[in-house]
Amino acid sequence: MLDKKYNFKETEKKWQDAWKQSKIFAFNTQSRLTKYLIDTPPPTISGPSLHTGHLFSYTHIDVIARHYRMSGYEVFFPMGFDNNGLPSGRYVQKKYNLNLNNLSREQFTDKCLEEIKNIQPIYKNLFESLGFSCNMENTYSTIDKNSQKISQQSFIELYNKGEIFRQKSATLWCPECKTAIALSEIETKEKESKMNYIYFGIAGSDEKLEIATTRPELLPACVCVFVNPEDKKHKHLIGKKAITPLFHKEVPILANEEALMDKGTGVVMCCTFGDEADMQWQKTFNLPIIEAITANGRMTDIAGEFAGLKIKEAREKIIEKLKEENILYKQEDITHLVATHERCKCDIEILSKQQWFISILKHQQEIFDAGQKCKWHPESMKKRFLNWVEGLKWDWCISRQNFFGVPFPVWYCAKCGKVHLADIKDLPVDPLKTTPSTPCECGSNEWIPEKDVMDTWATSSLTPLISLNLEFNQGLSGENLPMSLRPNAHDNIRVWDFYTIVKALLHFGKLPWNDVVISGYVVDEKGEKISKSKGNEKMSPQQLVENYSADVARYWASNVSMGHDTIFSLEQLANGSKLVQKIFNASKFVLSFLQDAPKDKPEKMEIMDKWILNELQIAEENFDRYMKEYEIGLALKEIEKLFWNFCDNYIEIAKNRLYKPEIYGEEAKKSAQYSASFVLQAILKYFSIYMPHITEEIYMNSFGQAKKEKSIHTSLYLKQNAVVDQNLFDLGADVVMIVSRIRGEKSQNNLSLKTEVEKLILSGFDEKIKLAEQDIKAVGSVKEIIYQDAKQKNIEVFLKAD
RNA sequence: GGGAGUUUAGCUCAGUUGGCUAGAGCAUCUGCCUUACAAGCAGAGGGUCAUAGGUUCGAGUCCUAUAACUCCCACCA
Repeated sequence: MLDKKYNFKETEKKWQDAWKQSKIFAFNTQSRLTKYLIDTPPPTISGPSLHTGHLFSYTHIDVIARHYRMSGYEVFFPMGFDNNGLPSGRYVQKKYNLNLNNLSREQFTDKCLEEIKNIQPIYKNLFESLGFSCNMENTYSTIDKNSQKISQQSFIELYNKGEIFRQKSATLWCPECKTAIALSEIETKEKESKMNYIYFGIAGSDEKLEIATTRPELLPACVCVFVNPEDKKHKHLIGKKAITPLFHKEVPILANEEALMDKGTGVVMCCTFGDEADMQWQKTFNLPIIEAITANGRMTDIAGEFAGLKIKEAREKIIEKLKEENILYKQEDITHLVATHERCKCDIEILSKQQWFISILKHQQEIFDAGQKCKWHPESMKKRFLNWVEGLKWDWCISRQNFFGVPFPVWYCAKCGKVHLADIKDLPVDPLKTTPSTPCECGSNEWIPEKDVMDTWATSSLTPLISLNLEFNQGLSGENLPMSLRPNAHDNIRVWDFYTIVKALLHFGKLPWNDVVISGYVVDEKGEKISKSKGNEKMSPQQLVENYSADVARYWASNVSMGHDTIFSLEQLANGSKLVQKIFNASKFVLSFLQDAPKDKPEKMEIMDKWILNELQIAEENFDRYMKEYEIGLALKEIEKLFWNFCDNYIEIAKNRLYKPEIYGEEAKKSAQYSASFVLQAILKYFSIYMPHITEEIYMNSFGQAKKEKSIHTSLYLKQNAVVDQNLFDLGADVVMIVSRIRGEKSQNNLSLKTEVEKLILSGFDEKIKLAEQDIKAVGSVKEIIYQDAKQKNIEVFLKAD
């Protein structure tokens, strides 16, 4: 029996413990069912707790997982933690205010691992308190031994395939984090700056050349000046030499079509450093490379008196000096977009450095095609991916000059410099701690270890294999690919989705998964993404669960249309609370009439009992259609609609027959019992993927108990496999309209709903409406119904005289 | 500048392949203790479907243009 009042705190905990104990969500590799494999995003460990966005997006995944489980699939729903690399490292460094110059890589790594150990359980607890049906007993982390092994093996295999190379080339560099970064880690930010107009001299002439620049500190690295060959004002200078101000260096004036006449002054200085276009020109025109900036973001010796200054200081000082010498003739305030590092918001520099790269430019077309083959939900997200692929300009730089991350399995021979890779059987290795077992071909046994670590994404791009390895123990192999589903938010399209597709293609020539579901963000009333740094999170996920229950939090999170942002709303949470209570009340009420309910469909069914089964069928078809498209919110709405129809119309009608078989007959009661039981059960099952606790509580105290089942969540949906009957639909709609009209008449006359109706005249209705006569009479307290022929439907209600 | 999305009731959003009078929830208003539920129930009001053209017997839905907002990319002279 169910309690009088629903106590979510006790009940949710009770079932979470029960699920954990009975391991009902464990994956069975031996199962004969079709597998549904989810590549769950491992949350990044970069803070002490999870935010509303996590609750939101992981709920979506759980709903999908539960849906497939109840649709008869063997669902693989793993959980992992992304904790290698810069995000975790930076968090630990900041939290303990660590100076990395005073720590060894090992010491820092240990500190990171220790912190991760503390945080992971916090994440796990939240996931458990939300009733997620992922396997929490067997999780991975992207820094654990297996992940490192798979990641290093991936490096070795791609290296052997010729897809990985090391070279000194233009590298996106963060001077704050002192590491190389990838294109995907860049965030463009609008910043205020000044456009400086300065004079260059011309060798052997008094003429002056006007040049505009936002980065005068790069002047010492200037190697040439470009003008457009069509530029009438400047073309006579081509071939002459310009003289840089302050540094008085002679540089050639070259013709370059890419120098646009209408931009700036029409004259560009080229510095082969610090700017992507400049580095391109360096290659095209074979210009000398002059390094102006160090890895720490300070000026090199080339800057003379400005050497050693930070970039911004140098800029200010140089501008001052240019002003003093009257070389700067104009200055404008501008705002422009600057490439910054998304982790620290520091301006990106472009330096020339030795780095490891994975070839992606030469595979651009294949990646594009793969993106096209993936099924993106919503479909418009495909364009975003393709758009990104089309815009690729760099190979994938995977080396990072950090401490914390997966090491490269690489040594260099101290004598001949040859690259030596670790044996696959020895993986994972840390080249700082071990050396190769055999000497180099040149005979030397002295090794220089690669000190860099791999980019986080070099490892997280392998989550399909890392997660599958938990159950299938398959290592780096293309078995079980493509997986069924990758769910993540839209910011990850060009990052995680992209890199995962790249790796699966390069290794196996396969897609990593068939479907990608893209979710939006949780935003505040102003439409801004909710995040801790913005301080617009009204309630933490923990508070949400404590104040509203997991089911209600999940209900709110499920109310989405795929790919769109959702506003965090206390109203929706209140709605959820009401719905949960309503489900409890309605179920309790209906169940109280079902002790002697017939198991099989009675021969003779009342018309409105057939009608509600028909309504269920309609809801099911809509539900299935939406779920196929991963529209969990719209699917939920269908079930909600059905549920309210069931409560407000069906139960109200049927309860008279359930209450009083002595008046309406035993057969009419059986008929109602059957429909009420069937529909309630079906509704509970559909609701259970969204609100697993309340539905489990009801189901296991009734239907599930009777059938000796373990849980509603391991049961299958209750399907009728019937055909929708349009006539039944119309007839039911007519009855609902008639009942509504009777209620309205009473309401408008400020009368109680139990007021008797003396006479009801129904004109123009189908003959069959008479089949519902006793139900209409009962629900509306109608004494007499008169039927009339008419062309138009009409309802006349005569209330008892007041 | 290139790509994408959004624009429907006061608010948040549905609206499949064009098809009766454009829907839901919340909010507002009115009423009702009715034998599950007053944290409930019944009912009502509220929309020039961003704008302007076009296709069509018929357009919220298709086409063209425009505007506003959001996101991604490019733009550091």
